[in-house]
Amino acid sequence: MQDFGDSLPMLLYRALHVVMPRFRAIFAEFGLTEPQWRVLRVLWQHEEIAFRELAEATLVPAPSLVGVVDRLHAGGLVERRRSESDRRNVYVRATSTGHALEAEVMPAVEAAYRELRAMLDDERWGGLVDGLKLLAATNTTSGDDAGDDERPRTVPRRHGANTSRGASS
Amino acid sequence: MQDFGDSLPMLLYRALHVVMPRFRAIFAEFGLTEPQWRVLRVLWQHEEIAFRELAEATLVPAPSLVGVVDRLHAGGLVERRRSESDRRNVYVRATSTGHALEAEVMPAVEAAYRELRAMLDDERWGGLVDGLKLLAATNTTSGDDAGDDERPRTVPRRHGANTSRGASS
DNA sequence: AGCTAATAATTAATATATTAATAATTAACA
DNA sequence: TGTTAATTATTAATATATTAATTATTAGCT
Repeated sequence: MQDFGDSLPMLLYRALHVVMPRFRAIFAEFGLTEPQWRVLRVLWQHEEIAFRELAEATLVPAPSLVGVVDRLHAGGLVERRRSESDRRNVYVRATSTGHALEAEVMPAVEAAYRELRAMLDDERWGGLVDGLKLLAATNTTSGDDAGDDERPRTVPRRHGANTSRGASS
Repeated sequence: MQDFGDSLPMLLYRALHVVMPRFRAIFAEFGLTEPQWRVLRVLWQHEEIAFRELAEATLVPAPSLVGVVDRLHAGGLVERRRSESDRRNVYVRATSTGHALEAEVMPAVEAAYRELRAMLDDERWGGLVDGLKLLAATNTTSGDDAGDDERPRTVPRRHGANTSRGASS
């Protein structure tokens, strides 16, 4: 078979590994981590959004999103609200401070994005985007939330509890 | 501009989000996490490899790799060795137990990979792979280890120290 | 109404990511 | 040769990912 480094997953990871640092540098200028940026980026377009949809739109897993929203709230950038009609649901929105950040961050991000876009000619870019969209669309079924027919799943033997690092043998 | 969800980074993240769970389920059957799998996958092809190269080949950042190797070592799957010629360098290799895992894990992984490959016709797949390789090759310069001419970098104001989660306002 | 199952957010526990700092070692060179 | 700079792995501190468990609430049914 082909080399491990040329497998599709590693190519995807490598692309992100190469592309994201320059964006993260921008986020960091404004004291934002990447997940925090993603949350704000979505809130800038949705007066208010359900916690669950926010997790889906940002691809930040719900348990992580709890902490991300916590820290954005501590920073005065977002607010929580529990639904009155169904008290299980939580809605999130940006504060005025949070919204104000858009005008500061977006210009630099859009400039970086244009640079990124310019690295590939129209045909390559189109082929790349098409392939990615197809992948995401093709098997959303079993990949997104695990349908219900999982694998046999043998008893997983744990490899490595923790602690101890002798120089070697 | 386009929708956030259709930006290249989000498309890359979404592709991984859709593709990886089925692989991780396989790794989990053998008590392996994804980074642990990546390390073993590389060690199966390199009798011995320098710590630094292992980090590059697996795309596991060095500080994380320390712990990953720790746990694999605790599980009896890999061994460390400090170079005699240059005692700064560490070499890692799989134990016999670690090597034995290859025959157990690879079949399932390769089957899953063939399924993945079958989701796109040759042309789409080729366009996708080409685009990804170009991306990775094009700006390895500034993305990989940050050349040396960074951005102005304003004073980053921290957004959210931590703790406290009042229901809302 | 009352019981049970389903849903939504959260907590818990562990592993990894990220950035900066540290310790040990080696290279460079005055 | 001795002092300083560069390299390499590691530690430290914080944030996020991942999976399972928990809590609160609502839906479904009898």
